[in-house]
Amino acid sequence: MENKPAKVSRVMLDRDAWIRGAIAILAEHGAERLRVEGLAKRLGVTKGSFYWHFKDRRDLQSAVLEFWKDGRIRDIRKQTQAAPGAEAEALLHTIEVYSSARNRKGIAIEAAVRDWARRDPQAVAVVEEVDAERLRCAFRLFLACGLPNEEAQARSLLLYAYVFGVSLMRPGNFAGDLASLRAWIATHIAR
Amino acid sequence: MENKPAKVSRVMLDRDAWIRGAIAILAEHGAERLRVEGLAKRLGVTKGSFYWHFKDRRDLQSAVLEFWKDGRIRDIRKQTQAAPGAEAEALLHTIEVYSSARNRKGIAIEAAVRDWARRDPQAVAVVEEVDAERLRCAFRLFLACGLPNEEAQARSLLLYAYVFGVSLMRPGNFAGDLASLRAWIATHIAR
DNA sequence: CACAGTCCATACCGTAGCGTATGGAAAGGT
DNA sequence: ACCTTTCCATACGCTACGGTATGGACTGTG
Repeated sequence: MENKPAKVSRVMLDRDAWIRGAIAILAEHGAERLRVEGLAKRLGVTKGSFYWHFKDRRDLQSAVLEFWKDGRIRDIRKQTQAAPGAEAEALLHTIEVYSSARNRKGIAIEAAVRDWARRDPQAVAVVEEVDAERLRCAFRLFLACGLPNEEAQARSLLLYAYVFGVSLMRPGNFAGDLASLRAWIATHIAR
Repeated sequence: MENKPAKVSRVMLDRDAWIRGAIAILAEHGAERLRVEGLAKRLGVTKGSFYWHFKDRRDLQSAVLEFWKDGRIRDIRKQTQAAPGAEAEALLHTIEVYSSARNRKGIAIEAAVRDWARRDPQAVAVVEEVDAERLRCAFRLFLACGLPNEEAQARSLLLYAYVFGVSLMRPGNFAGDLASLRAWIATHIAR
């Protein structure tokens, strides 16, 4: 009687579903091609639905940027939390997680947002907040390892810039054993 | 009599002028907004001129990519040439030149091309060629400094990824003295 | 002067995309 | 039963853009 048989009859999209679809387009095609009609077609509806949930295209873009920012800040805090005495391992773990290519979609989104920031002031602000938080997290770990203030700052900047750079470039067939190279670099940055 | 009063009357655009204008748009707005009508308006003509010099939009894009590739390869070879015995200085010089923010337009173009490569196979090929050449140049310098093969590879990858990463991120107000941080990092990478 | 080649303007077609206006179907409350 | 709210479809106008067709102005050459 009281069985509510999965009212999937209607699509019932909400704001979050639109944002998730927008993130997917962002990863695959970049911010420039995040368009309401294409997104609607991807979700199986028309833009009549879109303009119910969002004021305009800009409204969606802002929501996407905030969504991404919150996720990145949560993620870096989770990845860099370490038990007292295990900060060095946490550093290596962080380098491994963020420079590994297993995170392909996340890297694509990252690149898209960063490119987006070259033309959009709000994206600039979001990217700067994320960068600052990541630098702070790495900095805290280095400090906990006993490094002096300035070296901790330098190493966290090196760490972040390296991880960020290697994720965006294409190592191609530069070296035979890329994994051992990365391991060498990771220990060289962390210690 | 024979005075030819500066025949600036007609514009006389050639392929190179179009390419230079296209590079400027690339730096300011990205590859997605490299459009023939906008470029024509920027150059003070209409697209009737464009389709005289180029077959189509793709023709311009290819020309821009080749132009950028040649310039980047010439530049990295010039910046990394070193007299025997001065290879260590050359490494620091390279890091300084490429990570300094004085090269703003070049960095913007770099970012635009790299984002372009996420959607265009030809751009992928060009970026990979440039990356490979830059890695080779750094690798040669490290070898000349007497490092063993594997460490030379690791350090060149670290150098390139760092320089590339720091040029794309926004250090913002992370540290008080960013210059000294960069100096610390440079010596740490090079030696 | 006639002619051909060079470089560009104008006009046009087709498509993609943003935003709006309006109607309509489903669901729940009264 | 009726009405309101929620969510979406359809149709429309507008602009931007790619590409083509065509003509026209200017230049050098015979």
